[in-house]
Amino acid sequence: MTQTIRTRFCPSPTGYLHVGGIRTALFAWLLARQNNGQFILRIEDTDQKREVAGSTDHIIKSLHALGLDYDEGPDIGGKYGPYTQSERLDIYKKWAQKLIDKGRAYADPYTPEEVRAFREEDQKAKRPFLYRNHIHKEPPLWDGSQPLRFKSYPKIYEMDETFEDAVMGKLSIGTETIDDFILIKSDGYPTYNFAHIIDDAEMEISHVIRGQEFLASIPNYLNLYDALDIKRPVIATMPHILGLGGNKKLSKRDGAKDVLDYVREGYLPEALINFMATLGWNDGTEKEIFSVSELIKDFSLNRIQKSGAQFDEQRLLWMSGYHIRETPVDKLMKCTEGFWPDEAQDTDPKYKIQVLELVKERLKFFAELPELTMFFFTDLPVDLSLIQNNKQLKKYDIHHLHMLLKQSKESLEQSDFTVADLTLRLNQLLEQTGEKPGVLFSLIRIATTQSPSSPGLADTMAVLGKDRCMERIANQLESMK
RNA sequence: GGUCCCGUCGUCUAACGGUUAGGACACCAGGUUUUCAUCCUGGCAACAGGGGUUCGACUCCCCUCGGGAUCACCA
Repeated sequence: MTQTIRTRFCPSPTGYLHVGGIRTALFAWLLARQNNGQFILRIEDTDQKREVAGSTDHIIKSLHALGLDYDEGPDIGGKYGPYTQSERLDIYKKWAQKLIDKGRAYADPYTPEEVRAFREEDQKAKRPFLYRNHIHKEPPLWDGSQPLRFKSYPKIYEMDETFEDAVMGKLSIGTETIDDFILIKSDGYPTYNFAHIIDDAEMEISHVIRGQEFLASIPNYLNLYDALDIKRPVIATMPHILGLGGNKKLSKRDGAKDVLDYVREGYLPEALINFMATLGWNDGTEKEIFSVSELIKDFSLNRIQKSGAQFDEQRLLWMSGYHIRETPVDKLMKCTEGFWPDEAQDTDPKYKIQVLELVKERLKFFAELPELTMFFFTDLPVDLSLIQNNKQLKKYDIHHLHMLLKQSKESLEQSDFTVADLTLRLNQLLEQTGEKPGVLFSLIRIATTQSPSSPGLADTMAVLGKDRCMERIANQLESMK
């Protein structure tokens, strides 16, 4: 019988989630869903100073927006709860006591200033800071007011020098990184280093998927697993997503955007997920476009890239547009709710569908909807600069253009405004006037839309309708006199 | 400085030790007899460097160089 796959995502409530963070969540989620396992959300709020109010809600919202549903979590509970670390303090104390009883934990009597002095001393000597080199000769009994430190056995790993990481492969371990790190801080809260190990064990997590920043700490964790007699989970270390330029990891500090912002700007969750998944992962073929269900089917930890991948907004834009184009209009309609221009508020949904049909192939994300569709819903004022800035029209005399448009108007007035008839008439006008399409059609386009570009002219006019078009052409003629 | 990880077009990447090193994004050119977009065609562009091992190396080993992570009472 194989073990149930249980993965987790453990953000600390210090703000929003950016693409890098949520990609880690995505991979953990994929692994769980692929194996009919569970995906757990745990909030790691052991540093009260850094806590940002509202973060947990924000994080939950972000996961929800992308469809990364979890089976257990702070808001929905579960049999291994609570799922917020600050509510699990007694559990950590219990485990800490085990360590003390075994002689594997001791009180640190130094003040923070004294520890800092040790550190500076080591730095000056160009050697890594290791607390275990500064151990107090007679550590006092731990009364909860001092930090509790782990008594590490660094030598153990000299015998067993490699460790397998599901992504990074075999890692070698230097004893120099194993230290007597702090288990419980003087404020009574555990450190991440301690709490996550306890929680993962108690919650029966099978796979720990996390970012590269923890790579160097793994030896410490191995040491602690051993001391606690905990069977270690599969560890998978993800490379970082790099910011533009590729020389630093994506971070809020450097302007990494909140994933929820992408959702608010109208990127499809499916596109966002496709983008994040293929940033550092591939299925071994040349396939680039994946649906969520395909991802669940094909995902594997061992095909995650070991090197960091640069965040490429261009690629996201392309992928977003691609997914929009692939989505049927009726489904797309639901997604566009809230993105239409205000002027479209009271418009018949049927009309909106027609508009959407016309603009969907040029849409990258839904926030572009207003600027692309405004003229379908309201009469924009005549803007003569559109003619002056048009590279075909600017060469022409305004009277000539006036005459052209007038002639067009006379023909279009006879039209029933079906696409077929409009196309026919437009082509006839081309012959009659002897003008190039770039000239004549640009002129009519500007008159009927007051925009430099639009979907196909006949299509656009058909959707706009005869009354609207004729009125707009009349207005244009008026202001060109 | 110690420890550790990584290194294929500008970017994301593919390639049982045997390929003209492939695809995608971006960019450029042309086409789809109107614009923008889509779509199609074509183009530009990479194995960090040096040594080995091998009949043969992007692929295995070593060194160098380059990039990154980490060395907190943060996670």
